[in-house]
Amino acid sequence: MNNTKQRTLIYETVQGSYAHPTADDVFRAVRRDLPNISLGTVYRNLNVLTELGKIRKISVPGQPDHFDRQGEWHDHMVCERCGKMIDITLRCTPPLAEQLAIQSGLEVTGYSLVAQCICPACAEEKEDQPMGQAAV
Amino acid sequence: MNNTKQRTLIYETVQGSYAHPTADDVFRAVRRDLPNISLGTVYRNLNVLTELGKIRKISVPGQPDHFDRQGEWHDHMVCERCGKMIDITLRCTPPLAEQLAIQSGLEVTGYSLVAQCICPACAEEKEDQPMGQAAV
DNA sequence: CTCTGTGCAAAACTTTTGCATAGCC
DNA sequence: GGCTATGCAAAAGTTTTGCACAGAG
Repeated sequence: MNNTKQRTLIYETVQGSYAHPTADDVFRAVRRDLPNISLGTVYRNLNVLTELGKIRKISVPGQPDHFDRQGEWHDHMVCERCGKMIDITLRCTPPLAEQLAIQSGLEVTGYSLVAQCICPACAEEKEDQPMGQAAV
Repeated sequence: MNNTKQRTLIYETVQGSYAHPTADDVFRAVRRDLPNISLGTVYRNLNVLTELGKIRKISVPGQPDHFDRQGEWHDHMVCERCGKMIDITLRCTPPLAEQLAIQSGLEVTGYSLVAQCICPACAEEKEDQPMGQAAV
């Protein structure tokens, strides 16, 4: 696998961020350093890096896929008002993957847990008046 | 809300199935009874029914959304080889939604848990030879 | 030098939407 | 009759892909 500056930069961008960027977010970010990079290259590399397990892809209903740094395992919560994504390190005993494997009797190779929530900012807003969507 | 035969049939199709159909699956199924129904109508009604909580929408990475009957709460596993979706009634104590709320300190309004697995059929196949994707 | 990756553009695919008409209540 | 839903078709949005060229090893 070749180490191109595009691939390196895309990886560093995702791995260095806690903002759960979409492919387009990554595209706009790396374009600051590599103005000629194409969106296709970003998608291709995000997929390669996901495949290699170097970053994670998170699917959220009704939104484009998000990408996330690899680090300690964690799950995600999404504010149903503003769409903001929040990390949560859910501690279960036994661990969720184990419970899934035991209770299903199948080989579990991974899982994705995305909870909907009301984030603190939106919860506060509600107390004033029923407003529309806040900006992401 | 009007009870059109389209909406009724779409609802019954999803509610009567354990196959987790996609919008297109539903479209092809209802078209047998209503040959002139349009895909747009199917999407509109699936969204309306989801909004009303009468059916569920399940997002799976890299696949179009699936729809599922409402019944006892359950989570889902997807075979990473053949894409087949399997119901699992995961019992956690305390319940997952509660754990999420407690550990995050946020108001949790729902969650989606989709685990990747190797389904029994694909697990067996593997023992013979490394094969390509099976048909869904 | 060879093989992989890139940029560009077109295309694929899923899902939404505008509009005139049809159907429900 | 008024209001909602439908069918059709176009469009929007995300993601993939074919191809010629550039870059990495």
